[in-house]
Order: sequence, then C-alpha cells, then structure tokens
Amino acid sequence: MSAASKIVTRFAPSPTGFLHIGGARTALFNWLYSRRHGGTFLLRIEDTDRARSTQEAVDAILDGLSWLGLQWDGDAISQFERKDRHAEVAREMLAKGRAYYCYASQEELDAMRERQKAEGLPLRYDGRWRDRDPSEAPAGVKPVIRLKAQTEGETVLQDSVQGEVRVRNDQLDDMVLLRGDGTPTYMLAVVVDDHDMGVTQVIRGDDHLTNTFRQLQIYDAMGWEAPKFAHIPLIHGPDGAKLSKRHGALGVDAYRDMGYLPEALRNYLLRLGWSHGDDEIISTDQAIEWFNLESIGRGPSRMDFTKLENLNGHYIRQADDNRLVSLIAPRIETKLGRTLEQAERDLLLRAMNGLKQRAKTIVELADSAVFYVARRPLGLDEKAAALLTPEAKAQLSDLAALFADAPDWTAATLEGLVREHAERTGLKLGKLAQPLRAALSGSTVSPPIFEVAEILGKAEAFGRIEDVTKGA
RNA sequence: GUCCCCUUCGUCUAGAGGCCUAGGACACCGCCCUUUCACGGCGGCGACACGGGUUCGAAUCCCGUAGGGGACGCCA
Repeated sequence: MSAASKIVTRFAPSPTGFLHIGGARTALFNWLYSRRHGGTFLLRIEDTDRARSTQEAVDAILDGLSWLGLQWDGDAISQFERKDRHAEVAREMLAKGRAYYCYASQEELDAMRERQKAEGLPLRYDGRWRDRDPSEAPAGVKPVIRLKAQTEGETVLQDSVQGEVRVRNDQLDDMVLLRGDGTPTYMLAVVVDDHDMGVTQVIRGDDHLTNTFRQLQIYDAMGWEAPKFAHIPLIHGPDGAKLSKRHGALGVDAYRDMGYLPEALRNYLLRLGWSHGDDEIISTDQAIEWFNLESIGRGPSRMDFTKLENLNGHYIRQADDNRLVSLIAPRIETKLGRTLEQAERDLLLRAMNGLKQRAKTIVELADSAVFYVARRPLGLDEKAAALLTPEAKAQLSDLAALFADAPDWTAATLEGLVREHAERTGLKLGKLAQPLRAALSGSTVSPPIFEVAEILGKAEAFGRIEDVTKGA
C-alpha cells in the first residue's frame, strides 16, 4: 500500500426501477470523484432481491448512465452472483463468535415490534436468540444468521460530508446478515462487496447514514479496514417533500424525452448541492478538475425544472448544429408522419443557428423548426391568421412584386429592399415584416424573417406568400 | 415512539468571527438592443427560522425551541 493509494468509487443501484434523478446525481458524484483523482469508478448491480430485480431495470440503468456520459470501469458486477462469497463471510463471522443463528419466526418478530410500538419502545430486535443454545432450536425452522452487535461504547463516523457523527452502540440491534434461504441481506452484501472490490470512498445518499453504523460493525468483526464515507443529501421535489413520481422521480430517459441535453443535466445535478464559489456554468472538464467532497452541502435541495431549462438553453446554444439536427429529426418526422429527405436535413442545418438561439429544450427546438420543412400550404396559427388582414395581404403582394426583381436571394438583399420600401411608403418595418413572417412561418414568432426567407429559397418563399395572398 | 441529519432571497447557493449596507445564478418586474420571439446589456424586488448565550464584534461558535428530512425489514 503506497501512501497515495488509488481511489476506487462505485455506484450500486438496485435494479427495481429506472435510474432516477437522485441516483443519477450519486453516480455523477462518484464518477467525478474517481476522475478527479485518477481513480476507478465501478458499477455494481444490487440484485440480491430476486423478486424485485428485473433485467429491464438493469438495462434502463446502464442506458441512463451511458446517456449521461458516466462510463464505469470494467464490467458491471452482479451482487447476486457473489452470494456464495457473502455466505462464506457470514459463516466466518459465526466461527469468530461475532454472529449467531436466530430461529425467530416472522410472526414472532412482528408481534415483538407491535408490542414495542405499543409500549413506546424503540423498534429493535431484542436479541432473543443471542445467547440461547442452538439445541433449543425449533424443528424445521431455517435460521437466519444475525450479527452479534456491540452493546457498549459508541461508534464514531468521520463522514466526508456530514462531519463527525456518533451513535451509541446500544442503539444498534442484531441485524440479519444471511437469510433463512442462505441469501445475503443488503447490509452484509454491501460490506463484503465494497471490501472485495477495494472501494476506498463510498459516496451515497444520506438515507444510508444510519445504516453505516451497522455496516461499520461488520468491518470491525471481519477485521477489515472500512472505506471512507460521504453521505450526500437527498433531492426533494419542488414542493420540498420527498421526490415522487409526479415531479422529479423520473428516469433519466424521461429527461431525454423532455428534450434535455446530458451535459445540461450533468451541470444542473452537479450544481444542486455542490458549489465552486459563484460559478454556475461548469463544463465537465472543469467539474473533474474542481470536484471535491468538502463543497457538498449538508441540506437537501429541491428539484427546479426552470433552472434546468435555463441551463439546457445555454447548452443548446453551445451545441454543434449537426448534432442538433440529428436530435430534432426523429421528432420532426413523427410530427410530419414522413421521413425527412437529405435536402430537408441540409436546410435544417442551415437554419439551426437561428433556431437554437430560441429554444430551451430539444422539444421546443423541434417544434420551432417544423415550419421550415412543412409542405405547402402552411397551417397558420391563430395570431398569424389574425395578423393577415386584407390590408396586410395587399402589402405582402407588394413585397412579392419587389422580391421578384431582387438581384439575388439573400437575407441582406431582401432586407434592403423591404427597408427601402418602408421608407418610401412611410410604413414601419414591423408592419411589413410581421405579415411576411406569418406567411413564411405560419406564426408570429420565428428566427429573423429575412434569414428565414433566404433559407427557404426563392421558389418556396414565393409559394408561401402566394398561398396567403391568393383570394385576398 | 427511539436514534441520526439538516435549516441564508420563491429556488440553487457564496459565506470558515470583523472584507456583509449579506454576494452570485434561476425565476419575476422595469429599461435598453430589436422586424417578432429569444439572446445580450443595465437596473429593481427579495434571505441569515426563532430565542438565549460566548465575544469588543456572530450568518459564521455554544445551548435550547420550532420546522423539515432520514433510519429503525429475512428491501436495497
């Protein structure tokens, strides 16, 4: 062991659902910490609960991490496949006198807790088999193995985020290590795996904080050096209550569907509960350079979609135009009900710079781009239709006549023509530009209208103007 | 019920006893830019949960109170 031993972190989700936003942040912090220190980031699937674990959930977690760009090192480890090793450790603890068989039935334990509750006592296993001779065991009962926990003194944890936390050992009961069917509980499996995998820094939700004191006793019983722990606060919903499905507890795939970019989500999640002075926009490279456990806040924070959107808008503006076209193309094809042609994709690419300044999500970006590739005649939204009064249509006809003689079809030329026309007629530029916008985009909101005209091309632009002036 | 953790603008946060007349970001409001909407620029609104200490001096340290969260499974 060198003084600068290698940092090993891990993300250990249970595959009972999608990768939600809290898990994503935990994974991000583990990933950042390992990258910051040139260490290793491992992935372990905690699938010992066979009834609730599914392959779909495993896939969803793997997909979610990949989409977020959090690449783990090596193969994902299945906790279930290590069950023999877990049982072996339980037996070792038995041999060392640090664990014992318990024959209490489920009903018996339920009754015990009921009574404790009724009497206002702490809810804890009362150690009824702790010192009992196994010869008293009832026939036909498969015993569990329980930890023989320390009853005196206290356990002290130096948490990298929470600071020093102390718990009296008499607060801890004799938890189950190995179930009646020989499979390990989470408490045992997590300790054995973290030890065997060489994890040096555990970063997890602070819902595990009190579990840690129990786990520390297993390390102690086995004579293993415990890793360092960092318990990070949970993310709450916008209402301050625990995250529920209704607000933020969606899978990361849902965020992708809502049109968020992975780099925006990373930046948002990083900044939620962690800070580096007043810095808000933090690239992943900078995050790797700056990330530390000390700057993680101790209080829970609320999910704020508005701020996420703002960040997302920033990253959309930064994003490569080709990438954005690929992202909106499938959405546009769904709206149009047909496949986009290469020429249409090229057109969207030319339009992208103007479009991306205005979108906060990929969904908005796609919505705002559809008009470019929609087939004539264009549908007009309510405001656009209202704007196209007979008077406005007459002006549009004038513009069309003007454009017919344009020396070339560029935004600058077209704008020059319209400005001259406005000056000549004494009309405000907006009086001419808005009807043109309505005709070309079907809306009162769009990228700069002369840019739109140029990108659309002369034939298409004339067609669209004609569609609305016809019958005026 | 028992134990543990937390508490600065609406939200995310800066703040390590004097740099605080508490800073930044998002949101909101106004102005500017402008052919629309955005972007951008400028300005405004807005917080140290409460009560006691300690100290010459407290958002910062200590103790209570209140509020919020978590754990107490043969779930993870």
